[in-house]
Amino acid sequence: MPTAISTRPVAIDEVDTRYLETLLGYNARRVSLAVIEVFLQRMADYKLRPVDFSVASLIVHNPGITSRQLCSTLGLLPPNLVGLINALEKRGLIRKRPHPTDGRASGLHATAAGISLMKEAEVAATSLEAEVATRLTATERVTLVRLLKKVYL
Amino acid sequence: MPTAISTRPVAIDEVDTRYLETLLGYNARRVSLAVIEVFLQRMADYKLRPVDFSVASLIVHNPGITSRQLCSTLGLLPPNLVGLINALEKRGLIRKRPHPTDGRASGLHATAAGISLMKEAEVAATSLEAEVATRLTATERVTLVRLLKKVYL
DNA sequence: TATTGTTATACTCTATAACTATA
DNA sequence: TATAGTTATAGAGTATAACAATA
Repeated sequence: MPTAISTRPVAIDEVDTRYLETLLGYNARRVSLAVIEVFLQRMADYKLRPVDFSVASLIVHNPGITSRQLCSTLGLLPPNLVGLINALEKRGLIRKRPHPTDGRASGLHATAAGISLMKEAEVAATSLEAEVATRLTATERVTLVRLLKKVYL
Repeated sequence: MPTAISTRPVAIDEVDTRYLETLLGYNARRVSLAVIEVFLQRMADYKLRPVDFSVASLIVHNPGITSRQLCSTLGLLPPNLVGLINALEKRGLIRKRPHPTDGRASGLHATAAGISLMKEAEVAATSLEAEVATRLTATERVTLVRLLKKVYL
């Protein structure tokens, strides 16, 4: 028999989050925020926020990539990328060059300084992630990333 | 031997995302956004955005919970919860009642209408998640949620 | 003195409309 | 006619400071 519903108002001492914790979206968001929190701290040295980092990393690994390709890859909107790209260029981390076949577009290239910075930043990012996921074994971490990719890729 | 670096500018036909895809934060964020996208569509019927849903669900499952407890549980800031709570109250989904022991706080309670709506909304949320994670087996989904919780809990 | 809830406000992030130059 | 990039702007989300009421 279920317990009778209390008629007297009662203070909650421990919050029951069991339903929310069954949800993939809830848990994915919590992990995302947990990583971002540490990311912002550690990557402040490089003056790179998560999106800056993703964009710069893609430029390093894809010399000549266009803004349009960055947008569709990362799910960004073109107007929101303009300032970001210009800021990276102003810092001397990337350079716009004429696109070889499309006169409307620019090919984005990392400078030597950009490549150097991102080499360090990527090591730092990978390292801080290991720190955040410290409760997971190496195998569990690989499994987690594999399953996450399987959801959206 | 590695291939020599091309001196001629070349257009990128397929974007290499392999580095980013090794990152837990990147993948968690992508999954989070993928779920939110479908969530916003499906839950528009209930006029519940992700945070509204989380708050209302916690109130249903924790009658008498305070704003302060909602904030610390969900990682929200008190000022940002005020309007949200008032909107739910205005819609007749929740009610503020005096807190039994703390005169500063209010105990939040779902109304019959709120309980009814959230019963449907939770079914819809669970259902849409299964849809988003359709590429995962039931076992994989359980594993994914377990590993995500292990990261931040 | 510390905490709950609130107001006002600022900052960041994301989204929409419209324009230009080129395809 | 469609697309890449841009500008301007609007909206949503998140953050800080300061206050009244109560602990």
